[in-house]
Amino acid sequence: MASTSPAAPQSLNPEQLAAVEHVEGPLLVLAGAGSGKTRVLTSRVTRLIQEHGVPPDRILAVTFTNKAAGEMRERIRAQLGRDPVGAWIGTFHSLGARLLRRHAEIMGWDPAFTIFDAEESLREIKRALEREQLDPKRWKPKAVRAAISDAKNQLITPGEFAEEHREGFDFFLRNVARIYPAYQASLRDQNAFDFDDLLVKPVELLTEHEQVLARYRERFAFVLVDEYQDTNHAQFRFVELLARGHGNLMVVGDDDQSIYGWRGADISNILEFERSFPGAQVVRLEQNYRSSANILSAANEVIRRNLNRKEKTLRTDREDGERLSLVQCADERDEAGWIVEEIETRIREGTAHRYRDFAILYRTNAQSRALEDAFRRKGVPYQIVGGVRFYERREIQDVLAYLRLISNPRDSAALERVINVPRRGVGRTSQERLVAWALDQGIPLLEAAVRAEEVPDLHAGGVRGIQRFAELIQRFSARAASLSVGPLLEELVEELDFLTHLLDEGPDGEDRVENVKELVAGAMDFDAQRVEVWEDGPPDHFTELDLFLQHVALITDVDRHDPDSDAVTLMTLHNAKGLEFPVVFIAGLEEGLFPLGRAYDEPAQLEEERRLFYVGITRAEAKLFLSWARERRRAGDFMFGSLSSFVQDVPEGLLEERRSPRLERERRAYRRSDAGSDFGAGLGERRARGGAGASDTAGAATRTPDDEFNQDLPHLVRGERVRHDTFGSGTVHEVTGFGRDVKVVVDFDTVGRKKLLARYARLEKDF
DNA sequence: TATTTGGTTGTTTTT
DNA sequence: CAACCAAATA
Repeated sequence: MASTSPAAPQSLNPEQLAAVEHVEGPLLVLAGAGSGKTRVLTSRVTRLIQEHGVPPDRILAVTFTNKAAGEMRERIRAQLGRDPVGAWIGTFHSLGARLLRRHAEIMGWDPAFTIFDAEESLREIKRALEREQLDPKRWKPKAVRAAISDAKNQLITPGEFAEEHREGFDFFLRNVARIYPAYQASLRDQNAFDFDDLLVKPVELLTEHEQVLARYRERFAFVLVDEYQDTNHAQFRFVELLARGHGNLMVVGDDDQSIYGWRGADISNILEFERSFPGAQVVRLEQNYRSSANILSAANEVIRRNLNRKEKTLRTDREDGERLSLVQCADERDEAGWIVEEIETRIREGTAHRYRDFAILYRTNAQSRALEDAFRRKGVPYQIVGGVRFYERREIQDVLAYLRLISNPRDSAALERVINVPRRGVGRTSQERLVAWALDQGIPLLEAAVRAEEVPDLHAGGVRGIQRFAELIQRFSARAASLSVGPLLEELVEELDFLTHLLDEGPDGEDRVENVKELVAGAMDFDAQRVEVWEDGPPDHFTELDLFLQHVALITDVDRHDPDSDAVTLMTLHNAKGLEFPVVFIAGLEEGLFPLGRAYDEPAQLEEERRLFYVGITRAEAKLFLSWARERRRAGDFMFGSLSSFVQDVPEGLLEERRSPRLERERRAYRRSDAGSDFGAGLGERRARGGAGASDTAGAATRTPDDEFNQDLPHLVRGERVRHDTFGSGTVHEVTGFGRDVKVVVDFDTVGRKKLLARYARLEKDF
């Protein structure tokens, strides 16, 4: 994407050149936003092949998204004049899946394994909770999944985890210690991996099978990793295992853009690269080719507030450009309406020419709703990336479950999902009896389904339904060997009369039909060569269906984002990483929303939020809008908001402040009728009130408009004496958070330090 | 067995 | 104000 920068120079700058010309040994490229890192990465690969005679199949390149992988391959092909045949370029997950496919057998899996997505994992965890007789109300399946995921990313096996926590004092972890092994066992029974396994199992493979490791170490003589700041421990190990021998490892990243700490990414991977790989050459790319000087200064000023980072400052030769705009809105509808209008105006006036030049970024997916409404009302074309993901839609998942079962008969999760879709008269009780019998007989569910007559206590209708289903699956399994996915899927949808059933369902039916049609079209379009690199001719033990499924399981919404369609892009800040747009809006800049209230729990979390803001700012080429709403509906009720502290880090000179047309109107009316002076605190007023403008991490020492709505809560200040119903008297040690999320750390005289949520704790001032 | 109802629950961010 | 889930009904 960075390639599309109009200002990207024809020739490389000295730093870029140094990175490109590097041949052997470890190399760390600290690449600031918009510094042309993609170009450096691809140029180096091209150069290795062209100048140093490295065969393409000795190169392994890891990217953050499938789309980035595709683009990288494309650009190398363009530079080289031919495809880098045999080079492995992909995400950690897709490369892991490819590796596992080739070596599944020695690990005890069948190569036609299924990849469970997050939703499927959750179901599996719920089942495991049930089996272990744990109450899913008390032990949240999502929390359990997160704990297991964390463990996996730390490469902690079920056995090790159980060993460590079985007898521990933490009840939650004790329960996870029971669930994790049970969960993993059920994945194995179903010949399935979850997302994390795609990282963990390859590491296991390389660790436990020396010949395999030796083979791939030799094969991948050059390893390159992009977005290195977002790698976790398992990914680090994977890279290390492959590259440790020869040390020809190039990692590219920017610690200031590390935004996935919550999912296990370890920023110290990049901060301590030089220690992990001694003798590493370090190149810093600080010349930015993307953004106007004003935008870049804002970005620099914001990120400068972070303590835990490598010092650097991006430079540009570009003009100052427009100032950034900070826009105050009444509520989220006003905000959305104003954004759409602004876009229309800009297009009309020719400042930016096309819809696709605009992107709207926000912190949470929930914010997309109001925006979507506004776009639809005004008939402005838009595409939402993320949110309800295409592949997570029920109808898509149902169809895919059929395909999964056809490909992998042991996938009982898939079987249970669709055995009664469309209805075959197989209800909950019938299913339970079938499952119980299969378990009892020790046979796979599908086989039990074939022999449904033998299952005790099934009513005739149920038996017939189950057998019809089983017969259909078997029939298609046989066909899958010779037929390619497209026609296979088409036939399946036809046979099930799936579209008719969807239409009968109700108002959403038509959308669902469209989605299924899109999936069929995608399958028709599927080219297995894109997913799999043949090495010794086509792999004969895979059907095209197998490859399609494994491909589809790893497709993300960002991969589906189409930069060529002329529509405004709406997405979360996380999804925007690596992209760029002439005009960017960052919406919802309210304290408690961005940064999120809970981020105040930990300084590290707040820094990550700030990096996210930095990522957002640096997506913009020519113009950046920041907006906030004084009032916003969240989780059902109204929330009053105040301007995000992040915005105060943007120097005043770079900002132009205004109000939405609606607020402007209201203010004029208000002024006429009365003399309201403090009507909504903008940046100027806040700066005047709260001091110099440094965002104050410790929290609410100054009065913010927030306080007006917290009258029921005492206004707590550090050092103050308070009294609690059960803990007695104490001294306030720290106050963090805003609005409803105010947290207080109190040193109680008798029971010691406690962390409390002010809204529940009912603290009273003590005198 | 399927559908409806009512109550609860919850909001980061994603491969 | 959803979406999701369990229990109640047709």
